[in-house]
Amino acid sequence: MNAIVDCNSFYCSCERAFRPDLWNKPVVVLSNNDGCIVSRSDEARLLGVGMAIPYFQARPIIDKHGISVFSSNYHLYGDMSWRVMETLRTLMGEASKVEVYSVDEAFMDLDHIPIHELEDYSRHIKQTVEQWTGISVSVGVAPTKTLAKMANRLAKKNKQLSGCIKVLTGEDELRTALQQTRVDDLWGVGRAYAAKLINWGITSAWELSNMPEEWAHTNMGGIVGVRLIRELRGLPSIGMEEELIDKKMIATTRMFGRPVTDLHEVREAVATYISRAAEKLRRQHSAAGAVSVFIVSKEQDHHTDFRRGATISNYTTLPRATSLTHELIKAAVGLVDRLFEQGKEYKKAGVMLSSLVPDASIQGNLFSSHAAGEHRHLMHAIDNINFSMRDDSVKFGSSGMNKHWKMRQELRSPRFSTRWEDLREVK
DNA sequence: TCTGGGGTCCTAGGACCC
DNA sequence: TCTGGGGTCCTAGGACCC
Repeated sequence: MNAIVDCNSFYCSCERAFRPDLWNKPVVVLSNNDGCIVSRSDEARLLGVGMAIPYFQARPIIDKHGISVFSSNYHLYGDMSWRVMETLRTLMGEASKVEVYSVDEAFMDLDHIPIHELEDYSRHIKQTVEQWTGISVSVGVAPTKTLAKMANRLAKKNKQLSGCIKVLTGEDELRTALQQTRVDDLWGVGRAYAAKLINWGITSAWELSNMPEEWAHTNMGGIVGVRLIRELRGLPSIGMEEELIDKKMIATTRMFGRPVTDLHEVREAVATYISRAAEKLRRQHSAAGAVSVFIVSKEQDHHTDFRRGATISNYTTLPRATSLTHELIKAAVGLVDRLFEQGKEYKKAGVMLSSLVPDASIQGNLFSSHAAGEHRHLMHAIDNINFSMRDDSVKFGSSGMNKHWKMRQELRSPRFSTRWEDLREVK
Protein backbone atom coordinates (compact mmCIF):
# COMPACT_ATOMS: atom_id res chain seq x y z
CA MET A 1 0.00 0.00 0.00
CA ASN A 2 1.00 3.56 -0.71
CA ALA A 3 0.43 6.55 1.51
CA ILE A 4 0.69 10.22 0.81
CA VAL A 5 1.07 12.64 3.68
CA ASP A 6 0.13 16.16 2.69
CA CYS A 7 0.40 19.19 4.95
CA ASN A 8 -2.82 21.16 5.34
CA SER A 9 -2.55 24.72 4.00
CA PHE A 10 1.19 24.33 4.43
CA TYR A 11 2.45 27.92 4.21
CA CYS A 12 -0.38 29.16 6.42
CA SER A 13 0.28 26.40 8.93
CA CYS A 14 3.95 27.41 9.08
CA GLU A 15 3.01 31.01 9.77
CA ARG A 16 0.56 29.99 12.47
CA ALA A 17 2.91 27.53 14.15
CA PHE A 18 4.72 30.47 15.76
CA ARG A 19 1.65 32.64 16.25
CA PRO A 20 -0.81 31.05 18.68
CA ASP A 21 -2.87 34.22 18.42
CA LEU A 22 -3.71 33.19 14.85
CA TRP A 23 -4.83 29.65 15.58
CA ASN A 24 -8.31 29.12 14.15
CA LYS A 25 -8.13 32.55 12.52
CA PRO A 26 -8.24 33.22 8.77
CA VAL A 27 -4.75 33.55 7.26
CA VAL A 28 -3.43 33.82 3.69
CA VAL A 29 0.08 33.74 2.22
CA LEU A 30 1.05 35.58 -0.97
CA SER A 31 3.31 34.55 -3.82
CA ASN A 32 6.54 36.36 -4.58
CA ASN A 33 6.14 40.04 -5.28
CA ASP A 34 2.98 39.85 -3.19
CA GLY A 35 1.22 38.88 -6.42
CA CYS A 36 -1.45 36.31 -5.67
CA ILE A 37 -2.80 34.08 -2.93
CA VAL A 38 -0.87 30.81 -2.81
CA SER A 39 -2.05 29.40 0.51
CA ARG A 40 -5.15 29.99 2.56
CA SER A 41 -6.36 28.54 5.83
CA ASP A 42 -9.75 26.81 6.00
CA GLU A 43 -11.17 29.85 7.74
CA ALA A 44 -10.04 32.10 4.89
CA ARG A 45 -11.41 29.68 2.31
CA LEU A 46 -14.79 29.65 4.02
CA LEU A 47 -14.87 33.43 3.94
CA GLY A 48 -14.64 33.19 0.17
CA VAL A 49 -10.97 33.86 -0.56
CA GLY A 50 -10.17 32.06 -3.81
CA MET A 51 -6.99 30.11 -4.49
CA ALA A 52 -4.38 31.61 -6.80
CA ILE A 53 -6.30 34.82 -7.31
CA PRO A 54 -4.48 38.17 -7.39
CA TYR A 55 -4.00 39.83 -4.03
CA PHE A 56 -5.60 43.09 -5.13
CA GLN A 57 -8.75 41.22 -6.14
CA ALA A 58 -9.02 39.47 -2.78
CA ARG A 59 -8.32 42.72 -0.97
CA PRO A 60 -11.97 43.66 -0.27
CA ILE A 61 -12.75 40.35 1.47
CA ILE A 62 -9.42 40.40 3.30
CA ASP A 63 -9.97 43.89 4.64
CA LYS A 64 -13.59 43.29 5.50
CA HIS A 65 -12.82 40.28 7.69
CA GLY A 66 -9.45 41.35 8.98
CA ILE A 67 -7.72 38.32 7.48
CA SER A 68 -4.00 38.10 8.34
CA VAL A 69 -1.75 38.36 5.29
CA PHE A 70 1.87 37.22 4.90
CA SER A 71 4.44 37.49 2.11
CA SER A 72 6.16 34.17 1.40
CA ASN A 73 8.93 33.33 3.85
CA TYR A 74 10.79 30.50 2.16
CA HIS A 75 13.42 30.13 4.86
CA LEU A 76 10.68 29.33 7.34
CA TYR A 77 8.79 26.94 5.03
CA GLY A 78 11.95 25.13 3.99
CA ASP A 79 12.94 24.52 7.57
CA MET A 80 9.46 23.41 8.65
CA SER A 81 9.31 21.09 5.66
CA TRP A 82 12.58 19.50 6.74
CA ARG A 83 11.17 18.93 10.23
CA VAL A 84 8.04 17.24 8.88
CA MET A 85 10.04 14.97 6.56
CA GLU A 86 12.48 14.02 9.31
CA THR A 87 9.55 13.10 11.51
CA LEU A 88 8.21 10.79 8.79
CA ARG A 89 11.61 9.18 8.32
CA THR A 90 11.93 8.63 12.05
CA LEU A 91 8.50 7.02 12.19
CA MET A 92 9.32 4.66 9.35
CA GLY A 93 12.56 3.60 11.01
CA GLU A 94 15.44 1.72 9.42
CA ALA A 95 13.68 0.46 6.32
CA SER A 96 12.52 3.99 5.73
CA LYS A 97 10.77 4.27 2.41
CA VAL A 98 9.86 7.90 2.22
CA GLU A 99 9.81 9.86 -1.01
CA VAL A 100 9.74 13.60 -0.50
CA TYR A 101 7.53 14.65 -3.37
CA SER A 102 7.28 18.38 -2.76
CA VAL A 103 7.82 20.90 -0.01
CA ASP A 104 4.64 19.76 1.73
CA GLU A 105 4.04 16.19 0.55
CA ALA A 106 5.69 12.80 0.91
CA PHE A 107 4.83 9.33 -0.35
CA MET A 108 5.45 6.38 1.94
CA ASP A 109 5.57 2.70 1.15
CA LEU A 110 3.41 0.96 3.76
CA ASP A 111 3.71 -2.59 2.45
CA HIS A 112 5.02 -3.73 5.82
CA ILE A 113 1.86 -2.64 7.66
CA PRO A 114 -0.99 -5.20 7.82
CA ILE A 115 -4.11 -3.97 6.00
CA HIS A 116 -6.27 -3.86 9.11
CA GLU A 117 -3.74 -1.67 10.92
CA LEU A 118 -3.44 0.98 8.20
CA GLU A 119 -6.10 3.20 9.67
CA ASP A 120 -4.45 3.27 13.11
CA TYR A 121 -1.02 3.68 11.62
CA SER A 122 -2.15 6.65 9.55
CA ARG A 123 -3.60 8.27 12.64
CA HIS A 124 -0.33 7.68 14.46
CA ILE A 125 1.58 9.40 11.66
CA LYS A 126 -0.77 12.35 11.72
CA GLN A 127 -0.66 12.79 15.48
CA THR A 128 3.10 12.48 15.70
CA VAL A 129 3.78 15.02 12.97
CA GLU A 130 1.41 17.48 14.58
CA GLN A 131 2.90 16.99 18.01
CA TRP A 132 6.52 17.26 16.90
CA THR A 133 6.20 20.08 14.36
CA GLY A 134 2.91 21.87 14.93
CA ILE A 135 1.88 21.22 11.31
CA SER A 136 -1.39 19.43 10.66
CA VAL A 137 -1.46 16.88 7.83
CA SER A 138 -3.87 14.72 5.86
CA VAL A 139 -3.11 11.09 5.02
CA GLY A 140 -4.39 9.12 2.03
CA VAL A 141 -3.70 5.40 1.69
CA ALA A 142 -4.43 3.16 -1.33
CA PRO A 143 -2.81 0.54 -3.56
CA THR A 144 -1.12 3.03 -5.93
CA LYS A 145 0.25 6.54 -5.76
CA THR A 146 -2.51 7.94 -7.97
CA LEU A 147 -5.20 6.33 -5.82
CA ALA A 148 -3.48 7.50 -2.63
CA LYS A 149 -3.57 11.05 -3.96
CA MET A 150 -7.25 10.58 -4.66
CA ALA A 151 -7.82 9.25 -1.14
CA ASN A 152 -5.98 12.22 0.30
CA ARG A 153 -8.16 14.60 -1.64
CA LEU A 154 -11.28 12.94 -0.28
CA ALA A 155 -9.87 13.10 3.26
CA LYS A 156 -9.32 16.83 2.91
CA LYS A 157 -12.73 17.41 1.39
CA ASN A 158 -14.54 16.47 4.55
CA LYS A 159 -12.15 16.85 7.44
CA GLN A 160 -14.81 16.55 10.15
CA LEU A 161 -15.94 13.19 8.92
CA SER A 162 -12.59 11.75 7.88
CA GLY A 163 -10.38 13.19 10.61
CA CYS A 164 -8.04 14.00 7.67
CA ILE A 165 -7.48 10.31 7.02
CA LYS A 166 -8.77 8.14 4.18
CA VAL A 167 -7.74 4.54 3.67
CA LEU A 168 -9.00 2.87 0.49
CA THR A 169 -8.26 -0.84 0.26
CA GLY A 170 -11.39 -2.79 -0.64
CA GLU A 171 -12.72 -3.07 -4.15
CA ASP A 172 -16.06 -1.51 -3.25
CA GLU A 173 -14.52 1.42 -1.40
CA LEU A 174 -12.23 2.07 -4.33
CA ARG A 175 -15.05 1.96 -6.84
CA THR A 176 -17.19 4.36 -4.82
CA ALA A 177 -14.27 6.74 -4.45
CA LEU A 178 -13.52 6.61 -8.18
CA GLN A 179 -17.15 7.33 -8.95
CA GLN A 180 -17.10 10.33 -6.62
CA THR A 181 -13.97 11.81 -8.19
CA ARG A 182 -14.09 13.94 -11.31
CA VAL A 183 -11.40 13.38 -13.92
CA ASP A 184 -10.10 16.90 -13.54
CA ASP A 185 -9.42 16.25 -9.85
CA LEU A 186 -7.05 13.39 -10.63
CA TRP A 187 -3.30 13.58 -10.22
CA GLY A 188 -1.94 13.57 -13.78
CA VAL A 189 -4.96 15.13 -15.45
CA GLY A 190 -4.44 18.82 -16.08
CA ARG A 191 -6.54 21.39 -17.89
CA ALA A 192 -5.84 20.15 -21.40
CA TYR A 193 -6.67 16.49 -20.83
CA ALA A 194 -9.64 17.31 -18.62
CA ALA A 195 -11.22 19.33 -21.41
CA LYS A 196 -10.63 16.52 -23.91
CA LEU A 197 -12.00 13.87 -21.57
CA ILE A 198 -15.13 15.79 -20.75
CA ASN A 199 -15.64 16.38 -24.44
CA TRP A 200 -15.59 12.63 -24.97
CA GLY A 201 -18.15 12.23 -22.22
CA ILE A 202 -15.70 10.80 -19.70
CA THR A 203 -16.35 12.71 -16.50
CA SER A 204 -15.60 10.45 -13.53
CA ALA A 205 -12.37 8.73 -12.56
CA TRP A 206 -14.31 5.47 -12.64
CA GLU A 207 -15.22 5.95 -16.30
CA LEU A 208 -11.64 6.79 -17.13
CA SER A 209 -10.37 3.68 -15.35
CA ASN A 210 -12.54 1.58 -17.64
CA MET A 211 -11.06 2.91 -20.87
CA PRO A 212 -8.72 0.59 -22.79
CA GLU A 213 -4.99 1.12 -22.44
CA GLU A 214 -4.51 1.46 -26.22
CA TRP A 215 -7.01 4.27 -26.18
CA ALA A 216 -5.06 6.02 -23.43
CA HIS A 217 -1.87 5.51 -25.39
CA THR A 218 -3.29 7.27 -28.43
CA ASN A 219 -5.16 10.04 -26.67
CA MET A 220 -3.42 10.82 -23.41
CA GLY A 221 0.25 11.28 -24.12
CA GLY A 222 1.36 7.72 -24.82
CA ILE A 223 2.97 5.86 -21.96
CA VAL A 224 1.85 8.54 -19.51
CA GLY A 225 -1.81 7.84 -20.18
CA VAL A 226 -1.33 4.09 -19.97
CA ARG A 227 0.30 4.43 -16.55
CA LEU A 228 -2.54 6.61 -15.34
CA ILE A 229 -5.20 4.04 -16.33
CA ARG A 230 -3.22 1.21 -14.71
CA GLU A 231 -2.77 3.17 -11.50
CA LEU A 232 -6.51 3.83 -11.35
CA ARG A 233 -7.11 0.10 -11.62
CA GLY A 234 -4.83 -0.53 -8.66
CA LEU A 235 -1.75 -1.69 -10.56
CA PRO A 236 1.30 0.22 -9.24
CA SER A 237 2.93 1.81 -12.27
CA ILE A 238 4.68 4.81 -10.77
CA GLY A 239 7.52 3.70 -8.52
CA MET A 240 8.95 5.16 -5.36
CA GLU A 241 11.95 7.39 -5.77
CA GLU A 242 13.76 7.63 -2.51
CA GLU A 243 17.19 9.00 -3.29
CA LEU A 244 17.47 12.68 -3.85
CA ILE A 245 18.05 13.02 -7.54
CA ASP A 246 20.18 15.88 -8.72
CA LYS A 247 18.33 18.49 -10.67
CA LYS A 248 18.83 18.56 -14.42
CA MET A 249 18.09 22.23 -14.75
CA ILE A 250 18.27 25.10 -12.30
CA ALA A 251 16.30 28.28 -12.79
CA THR A 252 15.86 31.53 -10.92
CA THR A 253 13.28 33.93 -12.27
CA ARG A 254 11.53 36.91 -10.71
CA MET A 255 9.16 39.70 -11.43
CA PHE A 256 10.64 43.11 -10.68
CA GLY A 257 9.08 45.22 -7.96
CA ARG A 258 8.49 47.94 -10.57
CA PRO A 259 9.12 48.28 -14.31
CA VAL A 260 12.79 48.65 -15.17
CA THR A 261 14.14 50.61 -18.13
CA ASP A 262 17.82 50.80 -17.28
CA LEU A 263 20.26 48.28 -18.71
CA HIS A 264 22.40 48.38 -15.59
CA GLU A 265 19.51 47.43 -13.39
CA VAL A 266 18.60 44.49 -15.59
CA ARG A 267 22.24 43.39 -15.45
CA GLU A 268 22.22 43.65 -11.68
CA ALA A 269 19.08 41.61 -11.39
CA VAL A 270 20.41 38.91 -13.69
CA ALA A 271 23.73 38.81 -11.82
CA THR A 272 21.80 38.39 -8.58
CA TYR A 273 19.68 35.56 -9.99
CA ILE A 274 22.80 33.85 -11.32
CA SER A 275 24.36 34.06 -7.86
CA ARG A 276 21.31 32.36 -6.39
CA ALA A 277 21.20 29.70 -9.13
CA ALA A 278 24.93 29.05 -8.76
CA GLU A 279 24.43 28.39 -5.05
CA LYS A 280 21.83 25.77 -5.86
CA LEU A 281 24.23 24.37 -8.44
CA ARG A 282 27.10 24.02 -5.96
CA ARG A 283 24.83 22.57 -3.33
CA GLN A 284 24.36 19.52 -5.55
CA HIS A 285 28.03 19.53 -6.63
CA SER A 286 27.21 20.19 -10.26
CA ALA A 287 28.62 22.47 -12.91
CA ALA A 288 26.62 24.05 -15.73
CA GLY A 289 27.50 23.69 -19.39
CA ALA A 290 24.96 26.21 -20.64
CA VAL A 291 23.40 29.44 -19.47
CA SER A 292 20.19 31.02 -20.70
CA VAL A 293 18.68 34.36 -19.87
CA PHE A 294 15.30 35.84 -20.64
CA ILE A 295 13.80 39.23 -20.04
CA VAL A 296 10.12 40.01 -20.37
CA SER A 297 8.94 43.46 -21.35
CA LYS A 298 5.89 45.09 -19.89
CA GLU A 299 3.69 44.59 -22.95
CA GLN A 300 4.25 40.85 -23.13
CA ASP A 301 1.80 38.37 -21.69
CA HIS A 302 2.93 37.67 -18.15
CA HIS A 303 2.91 33.96 -18.86
CA THR A 304 5.39 34.43 -21.65
CA ASP A 305 8.60 32.75 -20.73
CA PHE A 306 11.93 31.71 -22.11
CA ARG A 307 10.44 29.07 -24.37
CA ARG A 308 8.54 31.43 -26.58
CA GLY A 309 10.18 33.58 -29.16
CA ALA A 310 13.84 34.20 -29.73
CA THR A 311 13.21 37.89 -29.20
CA ILE A 312 13.27 37.68 -25.46
CA SER A 313 15.58 34.81 -24.60
CA ASN A 314 19.10 33.83 -25.38
CA TYR A 315 21.31 30.90 -24.73
CA THR A 316 25.03 30.33 -24.61
CA THR A 317 27.16 27.25 -24.31
CA LEU A 318 30.15 27.67 -22.05
CA PRO A 319 33.62 26.64 -23.19
CA ARG A 320 33.64 24.26 -20.24
CA ALA A 321 31.14 23.49 -17.51
CA THR A 322 31.58 25.66 -14.44
CA SER A 323 30.11 26.29 -11.02
CA LEU A 324 31.97 29.54 -10.44
CA THR A 325 29.62 32.47 -9.98
CA HIS A 326 31.76 35.06 -11.72
CA GLU A 327 32.14 32.93 -14.86
CA LEU A 328 28.41 32.35 -15.01
CA ILE A 329 27.68 36.03 -14.41
CA LYS A 330 30.00 37.02 -17.22
CA ALA A 331 28.17 34.79 -19.68
CA ALA A 332 24.73 35.86 -18.47
CA VAL A 333 25.47 39.58 -18.54
CA GLY A 334 26.74 39.16 -22.09
CA LEU A 335 23.36 37.72 -23.00
CA VAL A 336 21.54 40.58 -21.29
CA ASP A 337 23.43 43.07 -23.39
CA ARG A 338 22.30 41.30 -26.54
CA LEU A 339 18.67 41.07 -25.45
CA PHE A 340 18.14 44.47 -23.91
CA GLU A 341 16.44 47.12 -26.00
CA GLN A 342 16.75 50.74 -25.03
CA GLY A 343 13.42 52.42 -24.43
CA LYS A 344 11.57 49.28 -23.41
CA GLU A 345 10.14 48.70 -19.95
CA TYR A 346 10.88 45.31 -18.44
CA LYS A 347 8.91 43.60 -15.71
CA LYS A 348 10.62 40.28 -15.29
CA ALA A 349 13.89 38.45 -15.87
CA GLY A 350 15.21 34.97 -15.32
CA VAL A 351 18.20 32.74 -15.73
CA MET A 352 18.50 29.06 -16.35
CA LEU A 353 21.49 26.77 -15.88
CA SER A 354 21.40 23.57 -17.91
CA SER A 355 23.60 20.81 -19.34
CA LEU A 356 24.51 20.06 -15.74
CA VAL A 357 27.37 17.67 -15.07
CA PRO A 358 29.23 16.62 -11.92
CA ASP A 359 31.63 19.38 -10.92
CA ALA A 360 35.03 18.15 -12.06
CA SER A 361 36.93 20.83 -10.16
CA ILE A 362 35.90 19.16 -6.92
CA GLN A 363 37.89 16.09 -7.87
CA GLY A 364 41.10 18.11 -8.05
CA ASN A 365 41.34 17.33 -11.72
CA LEU A 366 44.86 16.91 -13.07
CA PHE A 367 44.18 19.52 -15.74
CA SER A 368 42.43 22.11 -13.65
CA SER A 369 44.63 25.00 -12.72
CA HIS A 370 45.65 26.05 -9.26
CA ALA A 371 43.57 29.19 -9.72
CA ALA A 372 40.43 27.13 -10.25
CA GLY A 373 41.04 25.42 -6.91
CA GLU A 374 41.41 28.79 -5.23
CA HIS A 375 38.16 29.95 -6.77
CA ARG A 376 36.40 26.89 -5.54
CA HIS A 377 37.51 27.61 -1.97
CA LEU A 378 36.30 31.15 -2.34
CA MET A 379 32.85 29.97 -3.49
CA HIS A 380 32.67 27.58 -0.60
CA ALA A 381 33.47 30.35 1.85
CA ILE A 382 30.89 32.68 0.32
CA ASP A 383 28.20 30.01 0.43
CA ASN A 384 28.92 29.33 4.09
CA ILE A 385 28.82 32.96 5.08
CA ASN A 386 25.64 33.66 3.17
CA PHE A 387 23.98 30.60 4.62
CA SER A 388 24.77 31.35 8.23
CA MET A 389 24.50 35.13 8.20
CA ARG A 390 22.02 37.40 6.59
CA ASP A 391 21.29 36.77 2.92
CA ASP A 392 23.92 38.05 0.58
CA SER A 393 26.30 39.32 3.24
CA VAL A 394 28.94 38.62 0.67
CA LYS A 395 28.17 39.08 -2.99
CA PHE A 396 29.58 40.12 -6.31
CA GLY A 397 29.73 43.83 -7.12
CA SER A 398 27.80 43.26 -10.33
CA SER A 399 24.67 42.30 -8.41
CA GLY A 400 24.29 45.89 -7.27
CA MET A 401 23.90 47.54 -3.90
CA ASN A 402 20.56 49.31 -4.09
CA LYS A 403 18.34 46.86 -5.92
CA HIS A 404 15.55 49.22 -6.83
CA TRP A 405 14.19 46.41 -9.01
CA LYS A 406 13.83 44.03 -6.08
CA MET A 407 10.48 42.37 -5.62
CA ARG A 408 7.95 43.58 -3.14
CA GLN A 409 7.69 41.55 0.02
CA GLU A 410 6.20 43.85 2.49
CA LEU A 411 4.43 41.47 4.79
CA ARG A 412 7.05 38.84 5.53
CA SER A 413 7.11 37.22 8.94
CA PRO A 414 10.36 36.86 10.90
CA ARG A 415 12.50 33.82 10.19
CA PHE A 416 11.49 32.20 13.45
CA SER A 417 13.38 29.00 12.98
CA THR A 418 16.47 29.87 10.94
CA ARG A 419 17.73 33.20 12.31
CA TRP A 420 19.00 33.64 15.83
CA GLU A 421 17.78 37.21 15.99
CA ASP A 422 14.29 36.12 14.93
CA LEU A 423 13.91 33.33 17.47
CA ARG A 424 10.82 33.57 19.64
CA GLU A 425 11.35 34.25 23.30
CA VAL A 426 9.35 32.32 25.87
CA LYS A 427 9.05 34.08 29.18
C1' DT B 1 -2.47 50.16 -11.02
C1' DC B 2 -1.47 45.76 -8.95
C1' DT B 3 -1.83 38.26 -11.71
C1' DG B 4 4.45 33.56 -8.82
C1' DG B 5 8.30 30.49 -9.40
C1' DG B 6 10.55 26.24 -10.35
C1' DG B 7 10.59 21.99 -11.92
C1' DT B 8 9.76 16.96 -14.64
C1' DC B 9 8.70 13.67 -18.33
C1' DC B 10 7.41 12.38 -22.97
C1' DT B 11 6.92 12.70 -28.03
C1' DA B 12 7.65 14.22 -32.66
C1' DG B 13 10.56 15.54 -36.01
C1' DG B 14 14.94 16.96 -38.05
C1' DA B 15 19.89 16.13 -38.71
C1' DC B 16 23.08 12.95 -39.37
C1' DC B 17 25.26 8.41 -39.99
C1' DC B 18 26.07 3.85 -42.16
C1' DT C 1 17.07 8.65 -63.97
C1' DC C 2 16.20 5.59 -60.61
C1' DT C 3 16.98 6.58 -54.71
C1' DG C 4 16.24 2.02 -48.70
C1' DG C 5 16.09 1.16 -44.19
C1' DG C 6 17.46 1.58 -39.69
C1' DG C 7 19.57 3.74 -36.01
C1' DT C 8 21.02 7.66 -32.70
C1' DC C 9 21.14 12.16 -30.94
C1' DC C 10 19.26 16.57 -30.20
C1' DT C 11 15.75 20.14 -29.71
C1' DA C 12 11.24 22.20 -29.40
C1' DG C 13 7.06 21.95 -27.56
C1' DG C 14 3.19 20.03 -24.99
C1' DA C 15 1.53 18.27 -20.92
C1' DC C 16 1.82 17.81 -16.13
C1' DC C 17 3.06 18.83 -10.99
C1' DC C 18 3.22 21.80 -6.49
